[in-house]
Order: sequence, then C-alpha cells, then structure tokens
Amino acid sequence: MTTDPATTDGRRLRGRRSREAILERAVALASVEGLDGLSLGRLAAATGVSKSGFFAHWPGKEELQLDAVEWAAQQWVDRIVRPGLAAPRGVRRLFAVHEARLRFYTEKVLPGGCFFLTVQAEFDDRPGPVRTRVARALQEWIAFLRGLVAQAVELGELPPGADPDQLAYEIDALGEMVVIHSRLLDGEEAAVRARRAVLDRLRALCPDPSLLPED
Amino acid sequence: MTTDPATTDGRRLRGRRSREAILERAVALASVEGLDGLSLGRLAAATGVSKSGFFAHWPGKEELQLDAVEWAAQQWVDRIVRPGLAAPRGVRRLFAVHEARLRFYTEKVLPGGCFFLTVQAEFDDRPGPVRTRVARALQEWIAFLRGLVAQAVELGELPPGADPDQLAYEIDALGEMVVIHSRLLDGEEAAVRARRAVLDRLRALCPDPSLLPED
DNA sequence: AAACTAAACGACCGGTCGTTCGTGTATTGT
DNA sequence: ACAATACACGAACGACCGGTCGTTTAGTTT
Repeated sequence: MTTDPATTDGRRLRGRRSREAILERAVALASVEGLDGLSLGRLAAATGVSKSGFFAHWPGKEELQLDAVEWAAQQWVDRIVRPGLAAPRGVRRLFAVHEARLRFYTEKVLPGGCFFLTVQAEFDDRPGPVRTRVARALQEWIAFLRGLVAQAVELGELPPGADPDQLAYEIDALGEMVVIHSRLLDGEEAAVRARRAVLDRLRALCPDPSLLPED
Repeated sequence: MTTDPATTDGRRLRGRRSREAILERAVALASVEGLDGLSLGRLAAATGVSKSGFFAHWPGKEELQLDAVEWAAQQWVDRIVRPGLAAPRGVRRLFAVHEARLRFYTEKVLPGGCFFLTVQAEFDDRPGPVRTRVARALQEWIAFLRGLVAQAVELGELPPGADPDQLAYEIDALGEMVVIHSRLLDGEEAAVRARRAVLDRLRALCPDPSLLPED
C-alpha cells in the first residue's frame, strides 16, 4: 500500500499539481520572453495563482528558473530524445532525432519555438547558477548527438574518419537556427532546409544509401 | 566651404559625438543583455551621461533601440561585408565573408559576441518596429549571402544545381551558432568547426580545388 | 470537534524602470 | 552686448519589479 504522504495527502497533491502547472507555463512563456524577461506577476496572471503563492514553492525567482530549465530538459528528452531512440541505431537514429527536433519546432509545441535557444542567448554571458545549468543541458545534448555519431561509425554506417564532435556541431547548428529563420523570415522553409542539409551531409558520408530517405 | 550647421555648429557637433558614443555603448551592452534588458540607467552610467540626457537625442527607448540596430548593421557591413568584398568574386569571396564573421566573434569585438543573435532571439516573438527592423537586417544579410552564392554559380565555381537559398541558410546557421557554443562550452573550437564545415561543403561543390584552402 | 499543517491569498515594502519637467550652460547669430 | 539655440542636468513621477508579511482556506490527524 502507498502510504507516502506526498502522494496521499490531498494538500500536497494539490500543491504538486499547481507547481507543475506553473512550471509548464513558465517554460512556455520563457520560450518567448526569456527566463529573466518573464515576470512573476505576469506568470501569476497566466496561471491563475497569486504572485505571493509562488513563494510557497520556491524561495526566489532563481530557483524557479532552475526548475524551469529542468522541466524543459525533461520535455526535450520526452519529445526528441526518446522518440529518436525508437529508430534503429546508426545514421537512421541520428537523422530521426534531427527530424524529431524539426517537428518539435514546426508543430509549435512552445509558443516561442525553442526554450533553450532563448535561454542560451539570454544567459550565455551572465554567470550564475542558471547559466551553469543551461550550459550543462547544452553539453548533454551535444554529447548525446556525438554518441549517436560514434555509434553510427562503429556500425560502419559512417566512415571511420567521421569526426563526431564536428558532425554534432553541424547538426545542432543547422537545427537550432530554424527557430530564428522560421520566425523572422521564411515560415516553414527553414525547417525544410535544415532537413535537407543534414540529410545530404549524412547521405554523402553513408556507404549504404538505402538507410536514409532520398528526399 | 562647408556651411552646414550640423558640421560647423560646435553644439550640434558635441551632440553628435555623444549620440554616437551612446549608440556604440548601446550596441556593445545589448550584445550581452539584449535591447530590452538594457536599461537606460545602466547605459547612462556606462557612457557617463545622465539618464535624462538621452531624451535630447531620442523621444523614447524604442527609437534608441531602432538606431542601435542601425548602428549594429553598419558595424556588420564595415567589419564583415566590406572586408569580404576585397576577395575576388566567387567561392573565395563567399568563404572570405564567412571567415570575416568568425573573426568578428573570436576577436571579441562585442562583449556579448553577437548583437544580432541576442536581439533576434529576443525579438523574434515580439511584434513591433524593432522586430521589423531586425527581421529586415537578417533578410538583407541572407540576401547578401545568396547573392554571393549565385555569383559563384555564374562564374562556374559552384555547380549550376547549387541552391543559393539552401547554401545561404547553411552558412549563416553554422556561423551564427558559434556564438552560443563558444560562450557556453567550447571556447574556440566552435569557430574551427564552423570554418571546417563550410570549407568542406564548398570544396565538395567547387570544381576547382585550388580556389579554397585545404585546411 | 479540536489541533495541526500545507497551500494560497491580499496588502505592502524598497527599489528600479522609462519618462517628464524645469533649469543651467555653453555656443551661435545679430 | 544680448537673445536664441542645442545640449545636458537633477529632481521627481507613476508603473512595475521581486520579495515579505500576516491571514485565510482546505485537508489531515487525533
């Protein structure tokens, strides 16, 4: 039987619910205005709670920001990493992850397009715990991509000379800039170009052309 | 003889000087904190003028922001476009522009790395005159890159099938993301990878390998 | 039913924001 | 010499910021 008060106590349950609702809204709003641009007053209005109610969950704004990064990272894993892992190891998985990311953008899951782009640009020059946490998230994402490339090399689906760090950078850069280009100029064309770029790059390297779509 | 009061009147001269000094500092500070994150109070302290002194030059903050974008665009032309035009037409000019941009980042001309990355991420979801102006700047930059690609195609230095829009997107994305990667994780490695990526891409397309460096 | 506890509230704090206003001070034209 | 002009200033404004306070509401325990 479950006797953990955190799951049986109705008060704490209610608290956890609103905590999660707040974090979800915070990530969505921060994808537009940034974690610092987001004000507690407006976040309160958007979630329907009072401003002072926040301080029952977090001692200050910075702790809320850190939890928002955590929440966004989890969302990224759920929406991009995990679906990608459904594809078979090698270049197909690598490309599936890239496509999952592009889908994340074109489906407009977040109103601002990408939480991490906004927050990375916001905090890359502002030392502190938030920057540290954001840097770790980027580092883990790049390490994940690098691992997928290395796996593809081991499987012989990419040539032994392929540099995992190099390819991971290229795939990330081509994917991330879709957000800015699509929102500021093209609409959907940027995602098509980011897909095309990575697809051509991988097809040029992969000895087995049947592993990747032609277009 | 010059009788234009704007250049002979010592008062207006002094005004223009401080106006330009303010804009230069504004662009530098906005590359770190963004155009909205930048406060007039701190900008005043950084330039040594009083906060109220701004309103002798601009009716409000938004007009200052618009002029800052203009100033940054001019700086971009001076530092990246014009030096690139010194190279001979074709793939060499295209690559020279890319390298000039990477140099702009690695030389830390702006304390935040790139004014436009910060401001694009800040305003891509905020309608208004600033967003419009920023979008135009990006559009002009992409059009410039596209023109360089088209020119290289005409010269036979890139195959007729090369898509200028596609290549312009790739080169911009690979270059821009250097800012985030270098500041958040790698240091200088991101610039090396961005250079390598574009160089390999162009060398793979260019029929004359002598036009581009080997490494 | 009384005692306790977690969550959420409204009112308010000091501080900073962008902006306005009245004044001072050089430099200019007459 | 003396207004007129252009720039810059200090003081102050209302709005909003993150954060604190004492209190109320809802759920649990005994």
